[in-house]
Amino acid sequence: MVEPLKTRKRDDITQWYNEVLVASEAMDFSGVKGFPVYRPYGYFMWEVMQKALDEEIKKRNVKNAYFPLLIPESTLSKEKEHIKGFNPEVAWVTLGGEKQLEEKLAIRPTSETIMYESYSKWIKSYRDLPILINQWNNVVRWETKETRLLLRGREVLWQEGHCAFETEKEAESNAREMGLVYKKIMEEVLAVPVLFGKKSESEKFAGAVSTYTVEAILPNNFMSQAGTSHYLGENFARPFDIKYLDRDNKWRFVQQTSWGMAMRALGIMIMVYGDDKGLVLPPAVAPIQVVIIPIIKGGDSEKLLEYVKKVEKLLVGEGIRVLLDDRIEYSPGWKFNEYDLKGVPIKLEIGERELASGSVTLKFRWSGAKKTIKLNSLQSLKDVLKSIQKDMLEASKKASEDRIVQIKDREGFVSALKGEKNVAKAAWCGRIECEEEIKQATGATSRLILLDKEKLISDVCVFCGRKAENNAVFAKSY
RNA sequence: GGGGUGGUGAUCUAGCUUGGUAUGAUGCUAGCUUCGGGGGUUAGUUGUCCUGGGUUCAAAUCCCAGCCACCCCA
Repeated sequence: MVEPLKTRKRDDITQWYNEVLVASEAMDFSGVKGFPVYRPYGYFMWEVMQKALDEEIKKRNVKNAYFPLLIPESTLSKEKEHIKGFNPEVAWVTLGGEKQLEEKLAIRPTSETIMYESYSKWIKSYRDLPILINQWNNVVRWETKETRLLLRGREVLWQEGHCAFETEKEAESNAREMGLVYKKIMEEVLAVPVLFGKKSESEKFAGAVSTYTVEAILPNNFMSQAGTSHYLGENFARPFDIKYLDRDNKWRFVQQTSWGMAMRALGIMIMVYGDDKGLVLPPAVAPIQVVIIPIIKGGDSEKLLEYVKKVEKLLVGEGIRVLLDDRIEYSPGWKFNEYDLKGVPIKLEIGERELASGSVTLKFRWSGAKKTIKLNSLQSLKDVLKSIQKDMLEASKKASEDRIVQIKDREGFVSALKGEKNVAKAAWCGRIECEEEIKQATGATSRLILLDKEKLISDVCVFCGRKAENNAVFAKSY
């Protein structure tokens, strides 16, 4: 049973966000902080996303596998930077029944370590490479700060891919390619435009040489990371002793990558598109793409229902996810509101008027437009859904570009990030100390370093005035 | 790490200052009537008032301790 939203998006976006997810029956809270329930409506969207991403992964000859949930402490701590980064948020199993365990077991915060123990056993020759493995699983990171539905939970549903190669070049290009796959999923499935780039030294993954990231701009001008792909170099190969005999009979360490995308992507999409009436779903992920709402007046409803069922059959035949809501206990007005809340892209209203003229009335969730078309042009609905998807992406691409302010001077940089919560693009030195000072001064951090070989915005760092090394985008992180 | 708000039928909520039979709405079940943007009505239905302790003849209410959730700030 759905309830109207109490909070407007622009008044309090976090409150609105919780309300819209719960009210639309996508998600619900459980009794445990950071461990929400994915209701069928929400989980369906995850499945759509998962399927699309899984296909991309398999296209690249990466195979799915599954590794254990629990990781011995000794294994988890093998790579120093890695354990240092994750230790504060690891959940531990210390009891088996009533017996204290000899060695405590971590609930995986990510699976590098346990997978690489295996890789070490499996890889002996250059002929064993590359190893291309992905797993769909859940990980636990014990966030002590606030948690958010989808965006930041203690339990995270995601995939993690772990590949090992002979050469740095192969590994680097795999890391980069997977980052671009994430961009594709965000844009083509979720219709959310993202920026692609590299993480700074202090923002990169614990244990990585470098991290590629895709980041979306949220309506409140915070930026959120939608997926990351790491080039690990030999950082894990050395402590885990993953080496092979090369063609010239020499032992070499493998070059590794790991990459992951989580259900957070869905949260970003909801933040970007939802409005005061509820979710607004891009057709590609919408569990219901078209809902048919018959306007039943007393009298002869049999003919109308027959007509409506014909429409339903036609759309099902087109491969459209369609729902016929012919419940008589709810009024049409009630249903309109319900499906607005659930973000259904197209509502089909069919009453006596449409029956008489052999037509249907379409109401579009995203644009708000309404139009009546003849029954015989109904097959085109599939294309209409596609064009909605495209229009949504185009519109938010433009909106997100408009949010990025290019800045050259320190004062403007600080005030933009601090006051108006803007997203600032500027030339930067890339130093850890400089980033720390920027954070102190503005609350924002570098979200990504742009890769495009475009000209530096300035020769000097926007903040510290030293030599600029790259163009970077700064914003608060959500 | 610091702070704020809150926990009462399935859901939201009143009651708490000033202790004394648990308030209203929503939902749910069964009708009737409605139906082109959340309609009306009749009957029925639901409570460890977060937990533990204390004060008291009597605690949802006062006191102490704890748990949990949501939010904000660093």
